[in-house]
Amino acid sequence: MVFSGKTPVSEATSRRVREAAEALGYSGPDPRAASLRRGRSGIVGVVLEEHLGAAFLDPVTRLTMDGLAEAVAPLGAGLLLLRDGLGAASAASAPTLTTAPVDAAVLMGCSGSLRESLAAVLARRLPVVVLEGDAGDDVPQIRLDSREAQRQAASHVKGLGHTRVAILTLPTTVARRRGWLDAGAADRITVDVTRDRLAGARDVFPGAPAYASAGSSIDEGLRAGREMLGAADRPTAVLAQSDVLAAGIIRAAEEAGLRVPEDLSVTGFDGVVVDGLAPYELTTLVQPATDKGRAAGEAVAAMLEGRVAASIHFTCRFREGNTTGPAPV
Amino acid sequence: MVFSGKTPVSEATSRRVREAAEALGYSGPDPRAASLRRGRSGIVGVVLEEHLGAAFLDPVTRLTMDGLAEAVAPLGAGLLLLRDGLGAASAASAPTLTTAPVDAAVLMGCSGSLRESLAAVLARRLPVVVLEGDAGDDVPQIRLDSREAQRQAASHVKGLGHTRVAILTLPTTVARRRGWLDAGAADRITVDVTRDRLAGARDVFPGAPAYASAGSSIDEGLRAGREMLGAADRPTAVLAQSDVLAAGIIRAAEEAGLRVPEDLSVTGFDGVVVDGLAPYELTTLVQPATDKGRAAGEAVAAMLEGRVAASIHFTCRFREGNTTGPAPV
DNA sequence: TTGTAAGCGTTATCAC
DNA sequence: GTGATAACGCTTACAA
Repeated sequence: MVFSGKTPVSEATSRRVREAAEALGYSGPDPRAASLRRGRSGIVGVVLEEHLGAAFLDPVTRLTMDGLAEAVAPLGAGLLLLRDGLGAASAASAPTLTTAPVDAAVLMGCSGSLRESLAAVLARRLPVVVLEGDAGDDVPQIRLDSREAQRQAASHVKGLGHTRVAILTLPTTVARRRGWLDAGAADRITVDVTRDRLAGARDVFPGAPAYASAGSSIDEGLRAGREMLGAADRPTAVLAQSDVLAAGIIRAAEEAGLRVPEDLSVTGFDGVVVDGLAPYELTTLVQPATDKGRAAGEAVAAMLEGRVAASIHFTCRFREGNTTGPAPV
Repeated sequence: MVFSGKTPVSEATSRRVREAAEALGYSGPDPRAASLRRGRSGIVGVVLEEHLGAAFLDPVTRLTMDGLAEAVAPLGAGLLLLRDGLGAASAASAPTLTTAPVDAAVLMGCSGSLRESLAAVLARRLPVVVLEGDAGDDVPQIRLDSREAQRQAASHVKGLGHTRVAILTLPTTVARRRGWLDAGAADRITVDVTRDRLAGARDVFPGAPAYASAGSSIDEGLRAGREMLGAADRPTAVLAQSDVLAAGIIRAAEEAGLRVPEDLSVTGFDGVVVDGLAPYELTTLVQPATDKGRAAGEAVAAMLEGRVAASIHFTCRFREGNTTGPAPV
C-alpha cells in the first residue's frame, strides 16, 4: 500500500493512488483495522491506583512515567492511563485491562488490587511488568532496595547520636488512614514500599514510633509534622519515607520554631527535586526513578519482541544534605 | 455472545460456552477486533506539548486531566497520552494522532504545533476539542476569560496604590526563553494563555515590565523573583501568571528580606493549592480547572454520540488572600 | 431462544 | 513492480 511505505511503489502509481484517495476523501489507514490485522495496537496500559491528579502529584510517579514513555516510544506505543479495580461503581463502564486494546501492561504500585489486575492481564496472556510490587511468580518486576537503603539512612542518623527517632511513612493500605501506627500495625501494611522502608528504619531503631501519612505530599508531611513534633518528648530526628513528606516535616519544624538540622534532623527518600524547598538540601536516598520507568518500558518492549525480560533490582544512593546533624545535647 | 452479555442466553448454554472457552484457553473477546467491528476503540487521545513529567508538574494540568478522565470514563473510554509533533526525531516511530486508534482527541494547550495536530485529527474526521488554544474554526473550544480576570487582579492591585508593578509571565513561546520581554515582545507571544493574561495586566498597567519564565513551577518563580526583586527600583507588586510562579516570588521575597504583603504584594493565577505555601494564602484568580477538563470530556462524549458540542467559556473568580496589601509609602 | 453469515479495513502472501 | 485474495476476530442482523 502507498501509505504504509512498506512495498516499493512507483512514483506514478503513488500519485495516482493519492489523487484517488483525495477524491474519495480517504485519509490514511484506519488504525483500528491495522491493529486487528497486525495483532498490535501500539498501546501500553499503565495501571495506577489513585486518580490521575493524585498519582501525578508524586514526583517519583512523574519521573517513572517519563522514563516509561521514553522507553515505549521507539516501539511506536503510547501510554493508556488505567485505574485499577476499586468498587463496582467505576467498574461498570470505565475502561479496564480486559476491555482496552493494549499490547502490554505496566502495573505501578498497585498494592491493593495488584493481584486482581495481574490476574486480568495474565488471563489475556499479555506481557506485564510490575513496578515495586510483589507479583510473586515469574512476571518481570522492577524493584528497589528500599529496605537496605532506608537502613542506611537510619544508620547515618544513629551515627549522629540520635536516639529519639520517629518515622513518617507513606500510606500503609489503600484506605490511607492517617495516624500513629500501633503495635501490630506493621504487619498489616499492604503497600510494599511502605512496609520495606519501615522495616529498614526499624532494623536500626527497633521500637521507633511511626506515623502514617495519607499520601505523599508536602502538606501531608506538614500535617503529620505538627502532630509528631507537638508531643512532649518530641523526636530529634524524623525519617520520612519520601522527600515531599520530609519537606513537610521541615515546614512543620519551622512553624514550631525548630531549626533544621540543629534541633531536628530530617531525612527523605527519593532524591527528587522538591519544588520550593531551597535552601535546604535533603539528606536522602536517591532512587533512579526515571531509570525504573525506562527499565519497565524496555522490559515490555523485550517481551513484545518475544524475548524474555528479567526482573531488575535497582539500588538507591545515599546522599547527605544539610538537613541532618548531630543530636542536640 | 456469552461474554458481551448483550443477548439473553440460557444458563445451560452459558455454562457450556464457558467450559469450552476454558478448555480452549479463550479469555474473552479481543478488544482489537471489537474495536474494528464497532468502529470505536474506547480511547481518547490527549495531546500534550511537553514531556509527561513536565506537563504534570503543573497543578492545573493535573486537575484538568482529572476532570477529563472522569468525564470520559462513563463512555468506557481511557486516556491515551500523546505528545505533539516536534522534530522529525520522534516523529519516526512515536505514536501520533494519525497512527493511534483513538476515537477522539483533546488538544491541551498545544500552543506551538496546535495547527499541525489539529490538521491531523481533522483529516481523520475525529471529534476534537481544544483546551485554551485558538483553533479558529468550528471546533469546540474550552476557554477561560484570562484577560478579563487578570485585569481584575491588576485593578485590585492598582486600587491598593501600587504603581511600580512587574509581571511574571508563563512561557511565551515553545522555545521557553527566560528573561525580560522587550518592547515588541508581547506581539510575538505564541502561547495564548500567556498573551491573554499579559494583555489583561497591561490593560491596567500599560507600561509594566514583564519577565518571562521558562515554565510554571515554584523554582522558576524563585529564579525569576531573584532577578526581578534585585533591581534598584524594584516593584512593589508582582502579578504572576500562575500560583506556583507566585509562590516562587514569595520565596524570593523572603530570601531578600522583604515581607509579603507589607513590602511586596503578589498575585497569582489559577487558585490551586500550592503544596507547602502555607501560611500564605494567595490573592489569585480561581479558575475551574477540573471543570474545564470535565467540560472537554463531555464535549468529546457529545460529539461521539453525534451531537454537536458547543464551545464553552469559563470565568475565573477573584479571591483576595493575604499576599496583597497597600503599596508601601 | 439459538445458530449462521456477512462484513468492519487492513496487511501479508502469492501469482502475475 | 503490481494486482488480486485471504484471513485477522469480532458484532450484528436475520433466519431457523
